[in-house]
Amino acid sequence: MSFNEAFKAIADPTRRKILSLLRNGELTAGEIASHFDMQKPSVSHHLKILKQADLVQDRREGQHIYYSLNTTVFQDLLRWFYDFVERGEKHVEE
Amino acid sequence: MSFNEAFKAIADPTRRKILSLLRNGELTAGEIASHFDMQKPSVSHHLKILKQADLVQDRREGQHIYYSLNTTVFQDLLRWFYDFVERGEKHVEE
DNA sequence: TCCGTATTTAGATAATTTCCTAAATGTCTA
DNA sequence: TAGACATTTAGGAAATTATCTAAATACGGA
Repeated sequence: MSFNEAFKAIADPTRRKILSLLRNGELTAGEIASHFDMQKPSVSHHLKILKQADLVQDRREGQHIYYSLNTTVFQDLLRWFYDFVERGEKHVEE
Repeated sequence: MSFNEAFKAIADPTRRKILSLLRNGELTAGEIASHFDMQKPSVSHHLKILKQADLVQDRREGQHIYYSLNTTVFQDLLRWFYDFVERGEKHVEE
């Protein structure tokens, strides 16, 4: 179920850029928003979708909320693609 | 450019199921459609999106059109995920 | 050429998604 | 507690997407 949410989350270029930004370490919502020509509520919405898909985690520190990658779901997705490239046998869909 | 199209194509569960079906070898449009509770034009539409994203190829043989996987784009996508899991250094976004 | 089968294209509708502005919430400091 | 800052929630408009039915195209065989 969360598999589908993750694929949908990654389908959006803004959200993929957010994920890429987070590869260098955690960032606050405001820092993330500063990289986009978009209002903060819109970025916040994208962050919510990434969080629901378990692709990122958040933690509050004072007024700031820090976002960071949760790589465990990436591993599941990685395997999905791997099964296509490695023309192996048994493949289970979601 | 096609990178974004591929992610969008894969975001849909019907299309992911089509891709999974094709892992066992090429199938005609009709054979693919028979696996879904959906009219054939709808499946045809999904196939078109997969083709535009270069995830599948098609070839006509008489009245039938055979679809098969094109794994080269899968390799690009695989690398994208790999770069997240392997907490490496330089990462280039699209 | 006419018919049947396979598939796609066209056009419409309903659902979903993205983005905006305005308002609310949470936290710190004075 | 009041004010400022960081962030999210709410509500709505515009764009995109998924699906349907009907019609068109492509091919093979009589």
